Amino acid sequence: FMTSLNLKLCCSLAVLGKESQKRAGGEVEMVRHNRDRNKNAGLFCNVCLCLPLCLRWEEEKCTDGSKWRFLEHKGPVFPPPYEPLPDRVRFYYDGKAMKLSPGAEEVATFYAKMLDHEYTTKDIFRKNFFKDWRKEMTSEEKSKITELKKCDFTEMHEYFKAQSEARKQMSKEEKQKIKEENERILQEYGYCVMDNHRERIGNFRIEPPGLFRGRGDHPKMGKLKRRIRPEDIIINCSKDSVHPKAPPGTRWKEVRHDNKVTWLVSWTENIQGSIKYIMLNPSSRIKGEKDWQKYETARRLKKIVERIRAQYREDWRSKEMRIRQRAVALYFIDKLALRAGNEKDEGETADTVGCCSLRVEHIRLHPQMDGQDYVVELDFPGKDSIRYYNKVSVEKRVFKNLQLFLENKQAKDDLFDRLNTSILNKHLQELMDGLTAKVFRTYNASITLQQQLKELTSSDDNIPEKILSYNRANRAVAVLCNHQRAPPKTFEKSMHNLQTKIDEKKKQLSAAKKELKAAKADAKTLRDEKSKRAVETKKKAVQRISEQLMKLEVQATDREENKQIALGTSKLNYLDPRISVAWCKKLGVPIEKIYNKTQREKFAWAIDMTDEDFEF
DNA sequence: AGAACCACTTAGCAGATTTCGA
DNA sequence: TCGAAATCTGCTAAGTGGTTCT
Repeated sequence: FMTSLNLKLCCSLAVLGKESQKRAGGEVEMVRHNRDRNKNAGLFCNVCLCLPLCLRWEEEKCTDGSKWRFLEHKGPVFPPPYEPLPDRVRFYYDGKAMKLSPGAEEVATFYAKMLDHEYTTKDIFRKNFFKDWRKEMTSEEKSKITELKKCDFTEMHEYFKAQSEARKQMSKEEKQKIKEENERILQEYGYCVMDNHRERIGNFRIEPPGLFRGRGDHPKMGKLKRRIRPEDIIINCSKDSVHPKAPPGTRWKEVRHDNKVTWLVSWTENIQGSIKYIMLNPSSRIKGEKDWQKYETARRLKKIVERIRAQYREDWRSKEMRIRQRAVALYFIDKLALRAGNEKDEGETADTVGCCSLRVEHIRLHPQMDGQDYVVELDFPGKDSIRYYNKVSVEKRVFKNLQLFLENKQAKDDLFDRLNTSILNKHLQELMDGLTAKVFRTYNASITLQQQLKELTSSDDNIPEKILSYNRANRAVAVLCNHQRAPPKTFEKSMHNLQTKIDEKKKQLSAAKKELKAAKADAKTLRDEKSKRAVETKKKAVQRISEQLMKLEVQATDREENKQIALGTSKLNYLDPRISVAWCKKLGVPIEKIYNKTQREKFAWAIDMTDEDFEF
């Protein structure tokens, strides 16, 4: 099928000029447009759904580790420069108005904007902010402003509130104009050419300066996240592309041509000293292929998971402590879908843990509890400081091992003192090529969805019922992976509103039923065409209303069950989209009911290649 | 072996946009 | 047609895991 028949230029490359086309591929390639032909051979171009030319280079790509041959882009978009406050908006220190230097003023505005937030009341936040703010002050300012609690930012705060209010009140035309300008920027900076495709970039805007807010109890909250200058930026593109220009009067830190990586732009951030990247959108070929590969690895695990389970159960009896610990940790990762738990720099980040970094204080053992034997109670802050809390009954051997691991240890000691993620992953690598701890999460999430869908849906259900079942299956996975969210602020109210609607609908229904009864009685006595038709109309009305009622009730159940559970993360990152696509096809549910536009773009590969009998 | 570095995926939230229902 | 609610999108922090340096 690789025969390149005439037809059309691959996707929007056609809109580029002749020069760019030449740079992009040397010759203009023609490809055949046919979506149905190959099921598993490769990904489709996400823009036009022609076959991707990159397929042709697959072998080459695999061997030398290069990720692309040609890459051209316009570089990042910088946030607008700081606009000093009008003179009427004043800052007060110790009750006296004080004009700040632009540098100090800018940092002050970051704080002023956050005044409504709870974290400006936190000691660490205030301390970090004040320390970094002072660094931006002139020496006079520094000598005057010595205490944060004497600073009065309220005028500034009011000013920004008024500004955002004004923005909301803008006329339709003004809003339209802004929208158009954004669209122009998107078209210019939001796309790149990678090999023969015009691809959407994920985050092409440089992060604006501000005050850092980590999640949970972060020791660095409130620190100044500094403004990124062109001199901080490394550009990555191909040698034969037109390099992006640095803004007038500036230069890039570096322009490099590294096709072993996928990023276009990088810079070093000043809070943790880590590197930030501009990369492609999930709809891009390079992300899609990686995603596909991830699920293929999880499917390979499926084939051998029973063997691995047998082995780690065996290892619970090992005479070596390190092997027992490894086996118990792996059991947790497999059974509870815990994350690996890399070590973190103490004092640099919030105190959170995963499996390998669990400490004594995070676990409690109950030989008996709630009528169950060998109950393990886990309670720890996980990623993003989201609490993981679970009570689970385990095998006796696991329990005994845990007791052993806990012996002679203090609360702050590591539960698995002979284990870390690197040791664990080395072991996993020996069991299967590409196997790491996180593959278990992907595998268990996807297999759970597939099982739950099978269990919960029946082809006799109507579409809303099927969707409820899908959401429930999705929810089972989200619960497994501990994907939580704060209950929406309007939750109680909107639940109440929905209940009111349901009650009204019920009344409507009984009224309609009454009318139907009356109509039937009429028809029986009158026996004419007109009254017969009336019966039919009333029947339809009853049917319609009861359908509406059911839909509302389904909605209420769904929403109640979803109060504190976030479905998005698992849908986007853990569930093989082919399971959902196959389910939709099999049960006649339009894919749009399951995936919105962005999600359909991300999963274009799966939507195209999957038929209804796909099995994970 | 362990630390440091790097690249990439996964995560929840806030604000923007769209949809819904009176 | 309007305001509220629902949904989506962008943002960027926080993980995982590989490689390189010491």
